[in-house]
Amino acid sequence: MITEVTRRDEIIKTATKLFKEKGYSAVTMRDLATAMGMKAASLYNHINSKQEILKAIIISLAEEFTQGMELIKKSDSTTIEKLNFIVELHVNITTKNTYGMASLNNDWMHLEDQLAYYLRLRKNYEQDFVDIIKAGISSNEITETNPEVIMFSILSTLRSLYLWIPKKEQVSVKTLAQNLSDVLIYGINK
Amino acid sequence: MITEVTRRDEIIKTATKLFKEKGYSAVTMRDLATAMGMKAASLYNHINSKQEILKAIIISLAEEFTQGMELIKKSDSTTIEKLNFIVELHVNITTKNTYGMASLNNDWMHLEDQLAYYLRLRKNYEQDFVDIIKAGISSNEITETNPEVIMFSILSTLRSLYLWIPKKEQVSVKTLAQNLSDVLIYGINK
DNA sequence: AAGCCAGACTAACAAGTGTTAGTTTGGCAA
DNA sequence: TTGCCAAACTAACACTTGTTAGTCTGGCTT
Repeated sequence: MITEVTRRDEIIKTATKLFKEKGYSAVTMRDLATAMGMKAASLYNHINSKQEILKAIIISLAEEFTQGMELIKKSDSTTIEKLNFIVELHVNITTKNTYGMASLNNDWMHLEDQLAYYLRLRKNYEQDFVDIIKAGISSNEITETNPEVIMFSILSTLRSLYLWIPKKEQVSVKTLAQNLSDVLIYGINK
Repeated sequence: MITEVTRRDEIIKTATKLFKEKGYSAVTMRDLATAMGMKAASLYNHINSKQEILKAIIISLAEEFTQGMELIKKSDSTTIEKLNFIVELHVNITTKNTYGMASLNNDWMHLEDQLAYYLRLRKNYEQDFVDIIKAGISSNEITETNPEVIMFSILSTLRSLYLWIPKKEQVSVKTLAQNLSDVLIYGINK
C-alpha cells in the first residue's frame, strides 16, 4: 500500500517552513492559509488546531532522536564510535527536515499538553549522551574534562546544524558528518 | 556622575527575561506590565513601542560583540590566542546578560528598521572569525579542515552558552572559558 | 443520472493585540 | 503651602487572533 501524501501533510510541511522563518507565535493561521493558497477556515477541514501542528512537528522529531540514541546506546562500540554515530544521527535527521529542527529548538516551549513529555525525552537524551562520555573518560578514551562541558559543546553544534546545512550546497551527508566528527573529537589544533 | 537606573531600564530588563522564556512575539505588553506591577498603558510613559524594546536589547549586544572582535582582530596574537579571546568574549558577554542572548539568537528576525543593520554586523563578525581561522591554517597552527565547518562548530557552541551558563552554579568565568577553549581547540580525544 | 462528500468557501464570534488620549496622584522644589 | 511633574491610572480605539458554523461546488461512485 502506497502511503499517500494527504492535504494535512502539506499543511504541516508548509507550517514547518513558516515556523522556521518567524517562529510559531508570529505565524498566524491566515499566514499559513495564504501560503497554502486557501482561506484560514479551510485549514480546519484537515487539522484541529494550530497547537496540533506544532505537536506534529516537534514530537515526531524528538522521538526520532530518542530511537536513534536507543540504538547507539545498546550498540557494541567504542565511545569514539558512538560519538560518531551521534553526529551522523543529527546530520541525517537535520538533512531530512531542516525546517522542523528550528521548531524543535526554538518553539518547544509553546507545546502545551505535550510539554512535559517533550522535556522528559530531552532530559533522557542528554543523560544518555553524558553517560556515553563518562564511560569514555573511565575507559581512558576521552580527556578528563568536565563531561557536561563536553556534552554541551558537542550538542550545541549538532543542534545548530539546521541553521547551517541549508547554506552548504550539496555537501554529502557522509562527508559533512566526518568533518564534524573530526573537529568535535580531535579539535583543530595542529 | 552616577548613571542612575531609570524606570526604562527596569522595563527593558524585565522584558529581556520574558522574551527569553517565551520569545518576543509571545510576550504581550500586558504580560510585561503585569511583571512590572503596572498597567500596559503605563509602560508608554517610558518606552515608545514594543519594537523599541527589542531593538534596545539586541543592537547593544551585537555592537558589543563587534567591538570585541575589532580589538581581537587588531591584537598582535597567535591564532590560538585570538580564538581564546573570542571564547572569553562570548563567556563574558553571556555571563553579564544571559537573557539578552536569547533574544539575540532567536528574535533578531523581528527587528524591523534595524534588521539590515543587525545582519550587517553579524555577517562582518562571521567574516572576521573565518579570516582568523584561515590565517591559522596558513600559518600551520590549525588543521586543514574546512574553515567554515570550524567556524560554525565553534560559534554554535558559543552562541548556545546562554542556555547553559545559568545551570552552572557559579563556575568562574575564567575556568569556564579555559575549559571551553580546551575542548573546542584541542578536542576530547586522549 | 443521481447522489455523495472532500474540500473549498463566506461570515462571524469572542478574546486578545499594540497603542493613544486624557486624567489622577503623591512627593519634591520653590 | 503651592505648584510642578514623573509616573501611575481608566477607558477606549482599531485591528488581529484562533476558531466555529453553515454553505457551495465539482468530480467520482453507483
